[in-house]
Amino acid sequence: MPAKQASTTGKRADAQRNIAAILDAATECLGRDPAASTSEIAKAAGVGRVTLYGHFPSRAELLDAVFVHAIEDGEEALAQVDLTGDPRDALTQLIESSWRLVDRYRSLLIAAQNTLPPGRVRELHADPMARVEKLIERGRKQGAFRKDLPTSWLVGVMHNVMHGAADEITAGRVTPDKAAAYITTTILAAFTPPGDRVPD
Amino acid sequence: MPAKQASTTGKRADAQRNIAAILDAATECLGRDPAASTSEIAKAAGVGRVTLYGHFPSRAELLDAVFVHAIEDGEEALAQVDLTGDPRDALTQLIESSWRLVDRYRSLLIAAQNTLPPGRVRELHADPMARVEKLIERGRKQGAFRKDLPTSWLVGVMHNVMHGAADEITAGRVTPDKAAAYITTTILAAFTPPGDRVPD
DNA sequence: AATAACTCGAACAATGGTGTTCGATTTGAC
DNA sequence: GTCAAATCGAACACCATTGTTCGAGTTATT
Repeated sequence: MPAKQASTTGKRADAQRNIAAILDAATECLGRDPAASTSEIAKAAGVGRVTLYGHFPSRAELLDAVFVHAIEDGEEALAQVDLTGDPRDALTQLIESSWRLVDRYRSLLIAAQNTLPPGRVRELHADPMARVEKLIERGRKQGAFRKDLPTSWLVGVMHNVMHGAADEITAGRVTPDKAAAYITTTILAAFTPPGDRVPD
Repeated sequence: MPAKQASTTGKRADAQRNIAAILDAATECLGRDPAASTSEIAKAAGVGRVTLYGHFPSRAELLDAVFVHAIEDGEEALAQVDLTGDPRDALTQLIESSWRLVDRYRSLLIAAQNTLPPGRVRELHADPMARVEKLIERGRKQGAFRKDLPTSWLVGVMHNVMHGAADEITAGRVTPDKAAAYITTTILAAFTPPGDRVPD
């Protein structure tokens, strides 16, 4: 497993500072514009473009590092969610936390998909995805979620509805405060086993 | 309303033939690669790049014309669908037809979103969207679909689930023959009013 | 205070696309 | 058969971006 990140170990203090500044600036810039250039990012970091390339061999690898960072941040938040209770309640909680992350890192994801080698994004999503999968599997065994569709499909539906919500907000058709409720209501209904009553 | 298309009226026969060939080739190329270049398209059309620019002032306007074409083709197909019966049955039919179109024109849509001015894609989707909206509204009045979420949200969910399905196919996690059924099942459940039983 | 690490801007090459201009040639229309 | 319309490839200017090289200057570390 290659260490893609610019490892800060052994680097001088100012170098470490700059690497952090570049990562922060990149997160910010790419969060605004998925096509942000290295010049733009370097400027936002208060650093010369040469310095940026001194720490990250290419734009793609910088983006990879930023993405890894974002995933780690996300994992931290998601790890807080208690998934042990009623599957529907747990899913509600998980959606609420996930939604915040999707909303924050949406543009970054687009950048990653446009730049990183195919499969890399999914590879980095493995952990959060496994979390969702596990919950869905448990919900199915307990009869809370439907079993007539593949788990992977249900995971995908949740993913797509959340990202779709982000689009709706961008287009101004949904206000951010209502989004989470819409998503939850929609997903809970979609996951309900055939023959059961739709909740709420 | 500006006539964006290269109007064929008054043009010579060979010019009309070439315009058609360019549109066809563009549909094909952009359907394979949303970033297809004008050189690529011209070559595929069996035409010089200069000729292409002779008929379409810019890549963007060519793309617009192609997109308009695709929408017209889609409208033709969707107009065949009988939407008068039971709303759930009608929605199932509508999804099946829409899905075929989404599957066919997916890559083209991406190209359009990357190139056309913001809002233009939605503008061109107005007609097919109105069709879906109208059906949903009727379904709500008859108690077949839920009323606790905005119609525009439900339209968006349908849209996102279909495009998500296309991604799943691209990723090889879903086979094309099963996609329509998955989508229908998911959407019908998501649209079911709270308290009602999920169908099938 | 010595040294190696780091940073800087400016300049460069390479790439890959868009859109235009040229003059010569072919082809359709009437 | 005439003439305008349409075509062709080659060449051009243009622009933005990536990634590199240079040499001179600055800064952390010891």
